[in-house]
Amino acid sequence: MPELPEVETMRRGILHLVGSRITGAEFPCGPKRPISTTPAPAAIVAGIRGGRLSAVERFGKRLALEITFPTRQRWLVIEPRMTGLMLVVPPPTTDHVRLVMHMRHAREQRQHPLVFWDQRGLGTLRLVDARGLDRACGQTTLGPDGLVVTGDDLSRALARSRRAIKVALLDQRAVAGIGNIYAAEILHRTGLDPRAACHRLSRQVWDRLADMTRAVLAEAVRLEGSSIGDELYQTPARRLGRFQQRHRVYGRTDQPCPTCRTAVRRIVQGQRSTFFCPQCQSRSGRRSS
DNA sequence: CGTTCAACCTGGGCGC
DNA sequence: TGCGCCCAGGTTGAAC
Repeated sequence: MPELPEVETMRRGILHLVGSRITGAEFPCGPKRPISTTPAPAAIVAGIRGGRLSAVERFGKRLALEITFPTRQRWLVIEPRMTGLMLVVPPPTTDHVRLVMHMRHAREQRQHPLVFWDQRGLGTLRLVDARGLDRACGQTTLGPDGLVVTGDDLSRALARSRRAIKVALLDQRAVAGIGNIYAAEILHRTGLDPRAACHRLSRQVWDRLADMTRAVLAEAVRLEGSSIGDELYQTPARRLGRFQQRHRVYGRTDQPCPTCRTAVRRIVQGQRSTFFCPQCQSRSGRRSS
């Protein structure tokens, strides 16, 4: 579920908790249905209790909570994967509440839970120090952020690749934050065939692609992400995203392309669905002609 | 370098 | 009603 816009929305939706003390934490699902954590849940609870939430950062599709102690600091890196959500209001179900952090705000002395809820449980939690943060979220793992990526960045990372552009855009080492929804929407707005081979794309096309990547992701952040299908994705306050109203091809197999009315096609690339308009997206992005 | 497949999980929708 | 199958926003590691 969460791609860059959804994770950025989570970040913004919990920013007001910066300054709060973490007075306690629990893993309510227990060992019966564990999510992947490093270290084990008990060590995470011990490692964050008593600390102060001092920053909330986003690295691609990952959220990192900086937790400060008098003599050191740690980072709790949260990867929501398919169905993970950060919530500051009661969750959709009491099932699937993976982590509860009890926050006490500096001013209002009110206890306030911060919840990581994850239906499928594919999400991961890691508690690391500064070096661990670099390993988990540094440049070796993640390329430039999708909100600021340039044509230079994309061209440098991908112009020699023989992969299809759709598959390459999902490579987090090339550009961080694009997932299946936004790859489809970016390519439609660029007019590019998702099957076009990277090494055949012109420099102009890389520039257009980077421009469209920044524009689409920024607009999706503004609209608080995409809540599709069962509307599982919600903001920390449990509002629905609104970018799905702007989707042109994602999840719209056989429906008319909003630009040209041609039926949207679904194909499979790299074991994942690709949605595109065969009419609007016929450009192979050739260097010449 | 690439691709392909399986795995990690829950749950909704569909055809029979 | 139930069963089996396919699908879903992501990532990783193994095999070739």
